[in-house]
Amino acid sequence: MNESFKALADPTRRQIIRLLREKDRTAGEIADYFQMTKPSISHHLSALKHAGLVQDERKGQFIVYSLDTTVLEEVLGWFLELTGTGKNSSDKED
Amino acid sequence: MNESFKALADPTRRQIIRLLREKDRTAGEIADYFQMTKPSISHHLSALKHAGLVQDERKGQFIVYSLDTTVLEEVLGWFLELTGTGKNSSDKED
DNA sequence: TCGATATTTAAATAATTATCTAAATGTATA
DNA sequence: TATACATTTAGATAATTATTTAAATATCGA
Repeated sequence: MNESFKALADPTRRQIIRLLREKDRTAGEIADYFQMTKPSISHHLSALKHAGLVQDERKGQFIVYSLDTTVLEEVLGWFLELTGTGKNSSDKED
Repeated sequence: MNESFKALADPTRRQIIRLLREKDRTAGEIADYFQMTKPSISHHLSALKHAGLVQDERKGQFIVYSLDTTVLEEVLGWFLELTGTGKNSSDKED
C-alpha cells in the first residue's frame, strides 16, 4: 500500500487518475492534458501502474490505460478505518 | 490538499497518525515508537502539522499532539468521489 | 537562578524523485 | 521493407525530501 500512497502524492498522477475515471485513454491522449514531455508522463504512468492503480493494454500502435479501482478501494478503506466511518476498525498493517 | 497527500506518502507519518488515532501523545512518546532520532520525528510531526493533519499544544514541558480529522475527511472525500461510493461526484479542484 | 528534561531549529549530507533530451522498441502502412 | 507514428527506456541533471549531529529554546523544580 505504500507504493499507492506514494503514487498518489503527486498532483499530475492524481489528475491522470481523474482523467481515467472518465474513460480509458491512450498514453498520448493523457500526455496532451499536461505541459510535460511524453517521457515524463510515461514515467508517471509507470509509477501508477507499479502501484496497481492503473492497467495498460497495447492496442496496435497505442497503449490504452485504464483505472484499476481495487487498490484505490483499499486505500479508501484505510481512511474509513481511520475516520471511524468504516464498519470494522481492527488493526491492520501499514 | 496536495500537502496532505504528500504528508500521507510516508509510512512513518501514517504510523504517527494511527498512534494519534488511539489517543493524544507527546512528541517524546511518539518518538519512542520509532528507531529514528527525535529531531527526525519532530520533522515528520512538523510536516503533518503543516498539512493540517495534526495539532499541537504545549503542556508545560511537553508538547501534546492530537489528530485533526477535518483534513483527513477531505481526503477521504476525494476517494469516495473517485470510487463512486460518494453521494455527489461534481468536479472539484485537485 | 541553575541544572535537568522536552522539544525544536540549523546545517550538512545522503537518498529519492522529477524532469529533460536522445535513443530504442514496437506497430502500422505505403 | 522503408518510413512514420506511439510509446518507453536510458542517461543525465536538478530539485526535493529524509536523516543525522549539534546547538538553541522553553519549562520545570530544587
